[in-house]
Amino acid sequence: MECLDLLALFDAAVGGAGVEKSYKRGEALFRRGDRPQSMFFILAGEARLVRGSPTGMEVVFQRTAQGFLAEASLDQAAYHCDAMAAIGTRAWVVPLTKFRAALALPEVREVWLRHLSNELRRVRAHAERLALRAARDRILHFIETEGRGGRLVLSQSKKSWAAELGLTHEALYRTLGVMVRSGLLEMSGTCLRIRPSPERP
Amino acid sequence: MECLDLLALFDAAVGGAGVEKSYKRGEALFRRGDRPQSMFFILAGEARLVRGSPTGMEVVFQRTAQGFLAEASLDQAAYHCDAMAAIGTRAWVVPLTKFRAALALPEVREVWLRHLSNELRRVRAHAERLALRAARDRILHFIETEGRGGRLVLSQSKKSWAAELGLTHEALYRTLGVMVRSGLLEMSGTCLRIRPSPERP
DNA sequence: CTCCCCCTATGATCGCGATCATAGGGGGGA
DNA sequence: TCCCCCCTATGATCGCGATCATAGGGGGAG
Repeated sequence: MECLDLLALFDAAVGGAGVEKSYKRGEALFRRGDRPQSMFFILAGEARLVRGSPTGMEVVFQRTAQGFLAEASLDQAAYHCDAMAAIGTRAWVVPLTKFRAALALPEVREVWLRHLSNELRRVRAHAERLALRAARDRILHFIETEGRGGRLVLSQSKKSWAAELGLTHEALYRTLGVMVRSGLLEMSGTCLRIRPSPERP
Repeated sequence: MECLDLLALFDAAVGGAGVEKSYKRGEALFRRGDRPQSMFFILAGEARLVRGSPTGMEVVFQRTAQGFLAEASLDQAAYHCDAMAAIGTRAWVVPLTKFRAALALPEVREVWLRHLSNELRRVRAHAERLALRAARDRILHFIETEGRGGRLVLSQSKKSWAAELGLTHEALYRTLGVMVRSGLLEMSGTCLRIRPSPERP
C-alpha cells in the first residue's frame, strides 16, 4: 500500500470533505494543547511534530514529507506537541469527525491498522538507532533500515539527516568523510552504499 | 489500558488458545524468512528483533521486556528479522489465525487500534528523549513524560532505567547525585520529584 | 546463617562528539 | 544579473559521558 493510495482511499471514504491547505515556512498546523479537530495528510513540503526541551533544544518527533501527521492523536483530548511547516507545505485536511466516520468502514479500518503498524516499526527502528553511541553506528543502522541491501538514496539534505540521526551536521560530515576515506562507505551526492567487508569466516 | 489488561483481554478473546512458552538466552522465537504463525506477548525476560547485515553489523529493531513483539508483522508474508531471547524469557504465544479471528470482533479491534496509537506515541516520546544530549535533560524529560506533575515512582531498578535512558548506570548515578546536591531533584529510594525552580518571570 | 551475585555508588582517565570558527559553492529571489 | 542565504565541508578546542576501577550493601539461594 503506497502512501498516495492511502490518501486516495481516505479521500473517497470521507466523501470529498477534505480540503487542501498551504502553510508557509515556520507556520503552525496546530499547537500543543489544541484540541484535535482535523486530520492532516502532508502532500508536499515538510511538516514536523516538534517540542522544545527545557534546555531550549527543538526535538523532532515526526518528520513527514508525504503521509499522515500525528496519527496517534486521533482520539486524544489535546495535542502534546506543535506541528510546524519546515518549508512551504501543502496538506490535505479533513475534519476529524468525518475521518472517524470513515474509520467505521471495515476496509478503511483495515488499511488504517496496517498503516499504524508500519509506522510503529519505523519509529522503533529510529529509537534503537538513537540508542547507539557512535555516529558511525547510527549512520550504518540508518542505511540498513531505511535503504535496501546496503544502498540508500537520501531524500533530504545531509543537514536535516544529521538532525534525524541525533548528530550535529559537523559530526555527520566528519564521520561520513572518515568512513569514505577508510573505504567503508561509497558516497556520491545523495547516493550512499556500504562497501561489503571482505572478512567472513 | 495497562499492558497486562491488554493481554488479559486478548487471552479471553482467543478462548484460551494461547500458551506460555519459555526461551533460553540466545534462543530464537522466530527466524527471518519464516512465515508468521504466532503472535508473541513477552511476559518476562527480554526479546529483541534483530537483523544481521552482510556488512557485519547487527541491527536491533525492537527490544521488549513486556508487551507484544513484532505487531507490525501481523499481516506480513514473512518476517524480515530474527526474534531472539536476550536472556531467559517467557512469552504468551497464540496462533496467528486465532489472533486474527479475535481482531474481527469490533471491541477487540477497537482496543488493538488504540494500543497501536498509544505505542506509537510512547515510542515517539522515547525517541525524543534519546535525542536530548545531556543526561540531566533525559532524566527530567523522563520524569515529565512518564510521571505526573514532576513526580515519579520508578518501576524498575536504576540500572535498567539507565539503559532505557540510553546512559551507562554510572552516568545516571552521577548525574542524579549532582541534581540532588544542587537542589534540582528530590530522591528517596524509587521516588523522584523535580523541585520547582523559583525563577519564573 | 552464610555466601555470592547484583544493584548502588563514586573516583580517575580518555575519547568522541559538541561547539566555535572559517570558507567555498550553489540556488533562488530581487 | 547579482547578491544573499543556506548547505557543504573541515580545523581546533572543550566538556560530557563512556570506560575502567573500587567498594559497600541487600537479598535470595543453599
